[in-house]
Amino acid sequence: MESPLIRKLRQFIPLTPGEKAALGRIGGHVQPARPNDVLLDQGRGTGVAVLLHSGWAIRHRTLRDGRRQIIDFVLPGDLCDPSCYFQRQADCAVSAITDGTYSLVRASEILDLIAASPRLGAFFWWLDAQEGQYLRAHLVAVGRLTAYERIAYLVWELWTRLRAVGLVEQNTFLLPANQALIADATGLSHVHVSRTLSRMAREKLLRRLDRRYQILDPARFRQIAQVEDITVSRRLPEAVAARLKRY
Amino acid sequence: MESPLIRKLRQFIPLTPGEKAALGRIGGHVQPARPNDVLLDQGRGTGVAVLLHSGWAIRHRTLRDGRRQIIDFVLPGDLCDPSCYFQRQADCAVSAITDGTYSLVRASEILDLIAASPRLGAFFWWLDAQEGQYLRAHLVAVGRLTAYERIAYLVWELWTRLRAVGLVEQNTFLLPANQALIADATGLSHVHVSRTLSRMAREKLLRRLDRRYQILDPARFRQIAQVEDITVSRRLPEAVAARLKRY
DNA sequence: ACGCCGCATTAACCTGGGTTATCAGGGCTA
DNA sequence: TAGCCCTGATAACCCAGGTTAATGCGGCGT
Repeated sequence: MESPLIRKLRQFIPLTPGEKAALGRIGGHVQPARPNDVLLDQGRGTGVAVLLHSGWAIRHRTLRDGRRQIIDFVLPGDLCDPSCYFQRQADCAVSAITDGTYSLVRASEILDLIAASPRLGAFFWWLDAQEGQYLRAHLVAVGRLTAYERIAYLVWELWTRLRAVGLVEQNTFLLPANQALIADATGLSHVHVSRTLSRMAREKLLRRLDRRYQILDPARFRQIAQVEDITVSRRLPEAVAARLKRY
Repeated sequence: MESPLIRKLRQFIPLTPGEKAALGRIGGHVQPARPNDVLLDQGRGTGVAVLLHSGWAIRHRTLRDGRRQIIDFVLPGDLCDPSCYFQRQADCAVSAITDGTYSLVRASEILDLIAASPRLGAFFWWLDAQEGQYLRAHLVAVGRLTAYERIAYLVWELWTRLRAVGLVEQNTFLLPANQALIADATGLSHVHVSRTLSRMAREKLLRRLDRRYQILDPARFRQIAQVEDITVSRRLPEAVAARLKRY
């Protein structure tokens, strides 16, 4: 069984046999996970990352009173998150939301890898940077989009990421999360998630069957989610300058 | 004039003369900035980061209709953001909000540095990881805290970061931002920011004079902002530091 | 000395989305 | 076949925070 890391990295650069061997060595001890299993606890000073072989997980933070924010979804093959090596304590918990398999990767393993191969170091950094991009987009969505736009953004993000790993067919994908999870990811209540998803179905934007989602109109979806503005970017238009003057 | 990068990095490890020389070489061409100057444009495919020598800046993203989210504040000495090297286009703009000086650092400069010295690579990654922590905390705040808590969090974050660079005295610091900026950072309206800051003054949590903020009750502030739940230690773990020394 | 502008404050009003609660399927176990 | 639990839909009500607008003030240019 090939390591998910090798599978991921070699999409981008050819790996030397030495690098492959080194990569293959990390992420041993594959363990099974069940929904709601905590793979990595918030506040634990472990210096480990989670390599998710299969299944879905979430990275989330929970306040004492129970309010919870999902930072991001962890998809099969993701390493979450390599930069935790530089922290004393995990600042988020990672929990499985489906059945799956994972392994824990210790800081030292990756740091040795970086020392041995700077370009692998850069590569892990790059993976981390990608995550940063999604994170910033997520922040914009939660901070400045309406509920309708926000959910459109979430669906669009997942669609995009799942497509990249071959888990989308006919614009349809599985999102194994109940509406309470979607609420925690978007900063909404589960009731309003339900309202909003129903509205999207009514408006023929989205079709749902259990937890399979089909995007019926990708172009309108992008537009509603303001994807252009959120993920890539554009110049500052006149209208914006005018508006900013009002402040 | 010593480069801000050298000043920052040598707090953590002794630098070799070669490393110092290499670090000194990047971030030349120091330029002046004025409030509202765009140091780096959203969507530009430049692969450059901003090294802020003095003054304050913001990293932000603006939607077509003028809604804007501030991703974070860039303080004097910050490199914002090194991971942009891995992007084709900047996903955020960086704008000055005070007078200051900065230089643009090209991707190639940092990448060469990483190749020459893996441990410098690890350090840049670490800087980036810290930013990631603040970003995740910011997301939790915007997604799940009330306006009151959110503003408490922002003030606390800035207080903490400014203290680390010696810009806090008697729990007092300068926040050179108008309330519209604070609103864009917290996902609120500027009216509500005003209301909330007034409330904090009324409750003897915060004193304001122009844009100088004094935290009157740090303990209660931490509690309101739910800092314990939101953030964790930001120091480099011993184990990592030790390992990097060996490189 | 005047007018302008940016900014903070405050009031009045409104609404998007939260809260609470009920009901209606499945899917599971027994 | 009944009893649960998990989940989603929907309704009724509520409120935190948005919107709009007016006021006041201090700094600045002329």
